[in-house]
Amino acid sequence: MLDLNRLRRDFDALKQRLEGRADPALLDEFVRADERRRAAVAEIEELKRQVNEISAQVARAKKAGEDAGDAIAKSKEIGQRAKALEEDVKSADDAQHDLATRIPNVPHESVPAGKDESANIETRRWGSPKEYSFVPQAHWDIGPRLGILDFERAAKITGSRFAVYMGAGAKLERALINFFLDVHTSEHGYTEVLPPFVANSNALMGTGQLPKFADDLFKLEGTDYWLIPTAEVPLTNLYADETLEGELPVKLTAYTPCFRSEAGSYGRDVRGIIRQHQFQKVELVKFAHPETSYEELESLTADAEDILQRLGLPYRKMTLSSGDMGFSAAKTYDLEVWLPGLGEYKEISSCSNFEDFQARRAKIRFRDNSGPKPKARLVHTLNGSGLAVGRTWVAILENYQQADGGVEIPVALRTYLNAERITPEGALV
RNA sequence: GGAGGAAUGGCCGAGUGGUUUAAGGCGGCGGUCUUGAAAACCGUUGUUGGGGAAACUCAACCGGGGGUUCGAAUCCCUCUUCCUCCGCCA
Repeated sequence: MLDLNRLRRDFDALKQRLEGRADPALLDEFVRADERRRAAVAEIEELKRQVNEISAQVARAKKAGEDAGDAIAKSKEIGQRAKALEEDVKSADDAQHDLATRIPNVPHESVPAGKDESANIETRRWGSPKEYSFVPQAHWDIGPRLGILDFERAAKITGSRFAVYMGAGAKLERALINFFLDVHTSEHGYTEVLPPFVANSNALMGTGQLPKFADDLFKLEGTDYWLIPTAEVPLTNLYADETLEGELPVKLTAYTPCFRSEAGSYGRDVRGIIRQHQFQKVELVKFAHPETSYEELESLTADAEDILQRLGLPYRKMTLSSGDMGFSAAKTYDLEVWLPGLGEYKEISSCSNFEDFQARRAKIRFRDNSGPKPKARLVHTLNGSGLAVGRTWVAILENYQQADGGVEIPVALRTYLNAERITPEGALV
C-alpha cells in the first residue's frame, strides 16, 4: 500500500513513475476517494465531539439530581445525524481502501523504465558455461533416465505439473535444503524459521498476493486458508501488527514447499520441473531500517549469489525494469542460472526491496530513537530466494552431467550426500 | 468434537452504565540529592487519524467485528486466540 501523504504531495511525479504499472484513472480515483473520506470524517468527528460534550453535561446533571431531558433529546438528535453520516464514511472508507490495495508500489529511481522483461538490464555475469564433448541433455531426459525423477507416477497421484523424486533425486533435493539453510544460518547470520505452510487471507493481504492475485493460489475449501505460494508470506507476516524493539535488520530464513496454481501460464515451461504446482524453496527475509534498506538488498542478493558460486553454477544478475517487477516491489534483482540442456539462463532467485509497501499493509514498525522523541516508524521489508531448490536441482543435473550419462556432485554438496557422483544407473557413489 | 474460564497501555494489574479525561505498580526517560553510583523523592512516558507555523487541540482505540443506550472497558450478539478438564489422535 502506498503512503497517502506522499501520494497527495507528489501526485504528478508518482503518477509518472507508475506509468505502465498502474492505471492512471485508478490514481485519480484514489485521491478523490480520499478527499471524500476526509470531508466525511471531519464532519462526523465534530458531531461526535458535541455528543461527548452533552453526555458530560448529562452526567453532571444526574449527579446533582437535576432533570436532563432537554440535553438528552438534543444529543439524541445529533446522534441520529451522525448515524446517517456514518454510512458515507464507511462507503468512502471502503472505496479508498479497495483502491489502495490495487495500486502497485512505486519503482525506485534506479530501476530502468520499461514495460516488460526486454527492458531488464544485465548487471553482472558470473562463471562461464562449460564446454561439453557431447550434446548436453535437458533435466527431463536425464532425471527419468536415471530413475530419480518421475512425472507419470506423479500424474497418477495428483496431476500434471507435479513430480516424484526418487532415490538419489530425493536425497539431492534434501541435501540442497540442508546446504542452503546451513550457509545462511551459520555464515550469513539468518535465523532459521519453520513456519506454517498454510496462511489466512489477512496474511496474504499483508504481503500483497491478495486481493489481486487470488487466481494464482490454491485455497482450502470451506476455510479462509490458502497454501502458501512462498515463505515470504509467513515470514513477513511473522511480525505483523508489531513494533520491533531490537536491532535492525532482523534476518530470517525458512525452507518451505510453495504452491502455485500457475493460472495463465498454460503452455509455458510445460516440460520438466521448471514450473510446478509444488516446489521447494529456501527463502531469505529481512526487516530493515529505511535508511539502509538498499544496502541490505545488495547483501541479501549477494547471500543468494554465494550459494550459486559455491555450487559452481554460472549465472547472471538482472535488474528488472519497472514493467517486469512484481506488484509490491520497489526494486528487484533476478538471478538467472545457466541451464546447458535448455540452452538458456533461467530465473533461480528473485530478490526485492518492498520498502514500506508491505509494512504499511501488515503494520510492521520499529522504534526509531534517532530523533528527539522515540517514534514508531514502518520498517522496510525485503526478501529473496536463497535459492529455489527444484531449479537448483535442475541446474546441477544439467551443468554436471557426464559423457557416460551420470552426474557429478558439486564439491560443496559431497559431505551432505556422502557421494561424489550419481552413476548412469542412478546410484550415489 | 464437548464443558467451563480468560483477553485492559512496553509489562503486571484495578475497573459491572455517567469527572475513567483508564487507578495503582514495574520498566523506560528527565530532574533533585551525591565525588560518582545506588537508594529515596519529584516529574514524565501508548497508537492511529484530522486541524494548526507552533504551543496545542479534536476524534478513535481496553482481542476483532456488529448491536443496545443520550452516554459502553463495563450490557447483548458474533468471531478469533489462549488456559483448564473430557473425548479422539501422530
